[in-house]
Parts: sequence; C-alpha cells; structure tokens
Amino acid sequence: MSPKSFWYSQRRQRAIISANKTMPAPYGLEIIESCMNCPHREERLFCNLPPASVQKLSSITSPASYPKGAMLFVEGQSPRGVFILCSGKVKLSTSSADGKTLILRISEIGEVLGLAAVVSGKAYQATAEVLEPTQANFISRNEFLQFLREHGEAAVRVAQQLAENYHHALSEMRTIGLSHSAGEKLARFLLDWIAEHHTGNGEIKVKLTLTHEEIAQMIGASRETVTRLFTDFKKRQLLQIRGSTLVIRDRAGLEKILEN
Amino acid sequence: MSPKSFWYSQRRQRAIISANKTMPAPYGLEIIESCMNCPHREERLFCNLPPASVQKLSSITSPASYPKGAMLFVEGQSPRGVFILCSGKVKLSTSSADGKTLILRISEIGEVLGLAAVVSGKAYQATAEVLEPTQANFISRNEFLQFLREHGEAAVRVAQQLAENYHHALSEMRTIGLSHSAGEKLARFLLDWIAEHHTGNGEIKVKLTLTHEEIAQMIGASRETVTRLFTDFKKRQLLQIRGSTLVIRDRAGLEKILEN
DNA sequence: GGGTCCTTGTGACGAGAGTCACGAGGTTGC
DNA sequence: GCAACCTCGTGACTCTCGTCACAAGGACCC
Repeated sequence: MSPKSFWYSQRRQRAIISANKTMPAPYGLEIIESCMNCPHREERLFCNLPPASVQKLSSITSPASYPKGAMLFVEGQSPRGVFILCSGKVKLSTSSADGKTLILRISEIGEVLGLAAVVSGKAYQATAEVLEPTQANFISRNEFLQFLREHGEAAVRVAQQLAENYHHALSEMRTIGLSHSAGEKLARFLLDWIAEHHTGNGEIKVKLTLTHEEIAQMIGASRETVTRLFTDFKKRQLLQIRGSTLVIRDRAGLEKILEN
Repeated sequence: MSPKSFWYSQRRQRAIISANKTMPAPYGLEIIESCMNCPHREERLFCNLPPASVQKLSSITSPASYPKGAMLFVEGQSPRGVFILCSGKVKLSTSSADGKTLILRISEIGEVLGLAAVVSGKAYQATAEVLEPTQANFISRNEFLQFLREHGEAAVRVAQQLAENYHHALSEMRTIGLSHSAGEKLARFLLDWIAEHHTGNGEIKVKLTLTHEEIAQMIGASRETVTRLFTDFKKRQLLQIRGSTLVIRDRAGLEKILEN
C-alpha cells in the first residue's frame, strides 16, 4: 500500500503536491543529495555506508511529503515499511481503548520510524502523526528486509537505532514510573528535553512547541495539572516562558525536585 | 573484566563451581549442544545460523553460572558484553536516586541481556539481578561487535531481538502510563503475564513466583496496594492463588477492568 | 467584525492510593 | 528451638491529582 492513502483530505493533498514540486527529480539523487547536505549527517542512519549500499538504498526509496495531521501509520496496522524523516516533526503515540493517549516521542530529522515493527514483523506499536509539514523517504518492508540481509553494515546500523529507541523508551519509563509526584515528572521531562535540544552555553533557552495537553500526555498527567505546575514553576523562579521558548532560570532548582 | 567478579560471596561461589562441574567440556561444544537440546530453539537468538557463524560464536563465548542475588551488570556501568541466558531467571530493573525501583522485565531462557548497551555503546540502562541460579554465556563487547560485523545474518537477529525489547518496553509503558487506577494496572499486568506464560487450553493456570513487592515495582504501585488489590480480585472471583500458582477464574472480568 | 475552535488559567470537590504502623505467619540460620 | 528476617494482611490518615465547570485570550476563516 502506498503511503498516499494516508493523506486524508483532498484539500490537504493539494498542499502536498505543491510541496513535492520543490523536490528535484529524479528522486534517487535527491536522497543522496539530502544526505550530503544533512546537518546531522553522523546521526543519519544510512549515510556513511559504502557507496554500493547507498546506491541500492536510493533505488528502493520513495520520497513523499505529508501535511500537518497526516498519519504515517497507525497503531495495530501490520507493518508496510519504514519512513526516514528528512524534515519536519512527527509525534509517536499509543492510546488505550477509552481514548487516553500517551505520547512516546517527538521524532525529528534523521530518525527512522516503524523500524521495530518492520524488523519484528509485528504490528506497529504506535501511531505516527505529522505535527508540521514533513518530508520522508518510504521503504517497503520487503525491500527493506532484503536490503538488510544483503548489507550487513546496514543491519548493524539498524540495531544501533533500535538500541537508541529502547534507551529512549526506558528513559520515558523512568520519568513516568519512578516519580513520586506530577511535579517531579514535569521536572524530569523538562531536564530531558533540554538535554536533548539545548545546544550552546550560557542561558538555557529551547523551543518547546508543545501544548500543555501534549506535555501532559508525555508525562502521564492531566492538562490542568501541567498548567498549574507551570505557573508554580514560574512563581518559584525555576523557569520562564517567552512565546514558544522555554527559558530555564534555575536548573539546579529543577534537579532538586527529582530528589524528593 | 570477568563476570566472576560479580559473585559476591565465597560461600556462594563454592556452589557455583560445583554447578559448573556438571557442564561437559570443552565449553564450545556445550553451547552448540545446548542449542540442539533447547526447547525454545526458534527463539534462541543465534541457533539456526550458518554453521560457520555458530562455530565462531562458540569460540568467543564463555559460559558461567551465577547464584541467586548475583548481578550480571549494574545500571550506569559501561557495557562489558552481553549475556545469553541458558537457564534460570534474571530481573532487569532501574531505580531512582531515592531508592524507588521499577522492574522492567523478568528475563528467561534464550534472551540476550545487555544487548542495547553493547550495540549502542552507552552505559547499561538497567541492573540485571539473578533471581534463581542461572547459567549464561558471556560474550565481551569487542568480540561481539566484531562478530556482528562479520556475520550479517546475526546482525539481523540482533535487530530482531532489540525490536522485541522495544515492544516489551512499550507494552509496560502502556500498563503504567495509560491506566486510570492501580487496579487497571494490575489487571493489565496479569493479562500480559498469562499471555506470555500460559500454554495450553482450559483452565488458565500459571506460575507467578513474584512477591507483592516485586509486582508493585513492575506496575508502579505500592506493596500494600497490590496486596489489597489481590484480596479484592479474589473476593470478586476473578482469580485465585494456590501456592505460587495463579489461577484465572474470570478472564473476561479482568479484561473488563481495562475498559474503565 | 463576528463566529468557531483551540489553548491557557483557576476554583471546588472527591476518590484513589501512598504512607505509617502494627501483627501474624513462614522460612532461614545458628 | 529461638532469633532474625521476609512476606502478607489490614486499619487509619493524609494529600495529591484527576475531574468538572467555566472564563478569558488568540488564531483563523468567512
């Protein structure tokens, strides 16, 4: 099945097509090129493989653009293939029968989505929803597995990425499972967030374009609790919000919350 | 460092050595043989690889026995290598500064421990403690990585196992993060447990050799709450405890709890 | 400009579950 | 055979946090 079937409205599809026009053809070259220019090159899963492998990879890859709100895949579907993110942001979440949602991760450039499902052959364990317009390279399951069998180094890379995923899942489990209070969860979440997104020295300032609702779903709390905690943290001079930017004023203070 | 340094008492070490005597020498053959006899053969990570790979594997592997209470590795250590479980049971857990513990998994025969840390090169993210006398094959990090690079099919297997680990972590996250109440968590835990351990039809009966304390640490609740929930579930005719055996009397009733 | 929708902010209330405390039963070790 | 320890069971108390309800501020689209 083509990923196109997941564009869910005519209206949005028009936007996608116009985005596609900005991509140079042929698509195969585009991938290699985007690797060359990629600012996170070391992090990109397959970029510094032997040329023959890259060649093969580009031949089985199909790039596509997705609008905000599109679903790359949905929890429970059997795995069609993997998506390599070229740009944009994708939310990975899982939810229970009654609609409660747990956000597992916000994926960014260079990550490979759907890897665990494709490798294990079990259903996708999460839903991948596009948060901002995204370009991704799709590789179908069969071709991907074939590729892995033929290119041992790529399989090692895949194992590495899966190990990262696993680490990340454990880190979130610690946030949710080892905290005594919601405040502790939020502090853990914020510290993790800056550890991952803050580059540079001096004042700690990071973009945090998540709603309180979404943060609540990441730490397993209610939206109201998150709102209250933020106002509380602001009052205690721990942090500050400027638009969509989070400024940490007292990192030690946040870390102290973990010790309760 | 040899895993022997983790045997922590002279007394226990004597027991281990005598256990070792039961192993036929040379050890290389032992591994292959134990694969041949292994009841979970398909699940064993490396057993149906090409003979050359198995040969190589057996040459870099060192079997050892560990007593109850031994630590295979501890959270935060840099990865020495992987342990392939031949027999016994190992508890994987993570804990916070203040001593609160979250049990990630009870590992059994055929699993490979420490895989994510070895593959990613980051520190072990969990502590592995032996619950009952265990035999495991140790492979040092360098030799293991070398082996993976030379044997592509093995790397694919490793990726599969890591995908399993990831799935399992997500499943525990759902238990802990998506539940509205402790009762729901326990019901989810029990259902997962029988899904994994119950074989056969008719009456659902499984061994559950965990203390209430340990169950509490698996679902992120307090020991007292688990005790109370068990008495509650018994009263409601959902289950029954016979020694260390759990009997499910009303599976549908348990499943109903998840829907609240 | 006026709808509609989404996000944030706050108050009131109550149930769930963590904590503390203690006792009973079982096991292990000397 | 007694002491020490662990596990399980239960009561009482407290308090966090989820839920409901409502209002204000923005963003976006006709």
